Amino acid sequence: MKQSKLFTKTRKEVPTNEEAKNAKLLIRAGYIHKEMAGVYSYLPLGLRVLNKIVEIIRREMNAIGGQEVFLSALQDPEIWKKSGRWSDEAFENWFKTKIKAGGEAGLGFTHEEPLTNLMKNHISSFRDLPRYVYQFQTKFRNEPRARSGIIRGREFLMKDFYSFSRDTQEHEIFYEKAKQAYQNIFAEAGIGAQTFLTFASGGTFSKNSHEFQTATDAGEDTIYLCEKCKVAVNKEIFVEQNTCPECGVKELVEKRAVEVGNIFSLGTRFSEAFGLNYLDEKGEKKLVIMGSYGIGPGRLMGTIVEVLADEKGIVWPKTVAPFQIHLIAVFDENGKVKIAAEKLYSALLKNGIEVLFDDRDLRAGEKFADADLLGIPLRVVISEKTLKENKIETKERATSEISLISESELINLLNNS
RNA sequence: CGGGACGUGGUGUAACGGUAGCAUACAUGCUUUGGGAGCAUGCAGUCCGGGUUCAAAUCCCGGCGUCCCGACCA
Repeated sequence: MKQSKLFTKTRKEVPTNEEAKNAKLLIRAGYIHKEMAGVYSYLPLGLRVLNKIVEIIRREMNAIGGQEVFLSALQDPEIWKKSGRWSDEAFENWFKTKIKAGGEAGLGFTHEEPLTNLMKNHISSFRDLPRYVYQFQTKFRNEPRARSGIIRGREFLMKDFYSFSRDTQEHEIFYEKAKQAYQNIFAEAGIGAQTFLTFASGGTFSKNSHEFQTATDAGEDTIYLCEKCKVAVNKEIFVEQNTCPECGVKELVEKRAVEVGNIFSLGTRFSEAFGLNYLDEKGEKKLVIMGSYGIGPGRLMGTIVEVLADEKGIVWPKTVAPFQIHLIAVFDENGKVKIAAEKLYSALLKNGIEVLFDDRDLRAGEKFADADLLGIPLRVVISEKTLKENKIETKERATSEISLISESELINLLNNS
């Protein structure tokens, strides 16, 4: 992509209507646009990052047997009345709206109810189990207070995955697989080192659940971390569980953290409410055992910014970066650099490398500052200086490591990483 | 939902009740060209509705919106 054609612009000034670092940087860099408090649109660069994150999650969900669906965002109140969650007492943060022809609809804040109801049409025998279903869906939550930029919105993308198992044992085996898949996702997304499996209360559904908490001062949660086991306990259950659940040590370190994922055992909470039964091998009627597993890709994106950004701007891990390289041409007077840069750009594209080409007629300093702000992992500079040596300068965004290499070395480097 | 702060060009800011100014961005021209350059010219603004006043960005009332703390929550 040529930067001269990119419709978004960067800006020097920090937006005053944002406090959260993730929102400030993502807005300054042109990744997102704020529509209202807690409501953000994703612009070309931001969407590329979001899609990368979605792809990482999708791959892992497919690997554990997930079948992707896309349920509706508008929800039928009748379904929610069955589980008792339609009333504003049961769930305060509903967005509800009137249907002109009559009646009401809710904007889904989660999908246990509609999916359980739907699965009744498809599960009736032990042969139909287990089944795993997931989606990426916009969720709506009428938060009393939006904050933390894209980490807590009123409208946000969520990957929600639901497991339907024959019995508790089958469920637990899967639950462990899901846990591992989640660890893989956060590792791939570049925040594995600071993301910890966290024991938490199950909220309204179950006694226990696990969260994945990423340590950062921007976090809204407090966790107590066992630095040896890399396992934490959420403050909400710390009173009962104040030792490491793995090794039993007492010296847990208090940290602020963002909940980037959670997994719940739902038991029969929903299968019972909807009558989701099956007949086992002996012809006995049994309730399906369910679990639910969530990750907010947008929240994950915001968390990555919070954790990895420095004073100059965003620092993306390669796996989620909008482009792998940021090619910067420092133009000379006679136009040689421009020609060489165009050639290099085509060569990179031909090799399937994702490249943002800063072909704008700007001074070097401005381009470098933008490159730092945008946070693409590898900056590649071509200029009169590098042309003289028949080389290209590379600079890693994360480490500031600079090297002079040839075009073929660059292409090899990118193809092998 | 309780408490607090605030609302001026696209963005960031200034203006005692009395000419809405500066910076940046954008446009044009010239100079400049490895870390957000310089000069000139131009485009562009007081959240909405009432009220007080000869006169309101400024004071008063109401609304809407944004941020922060708390409660709540992926």
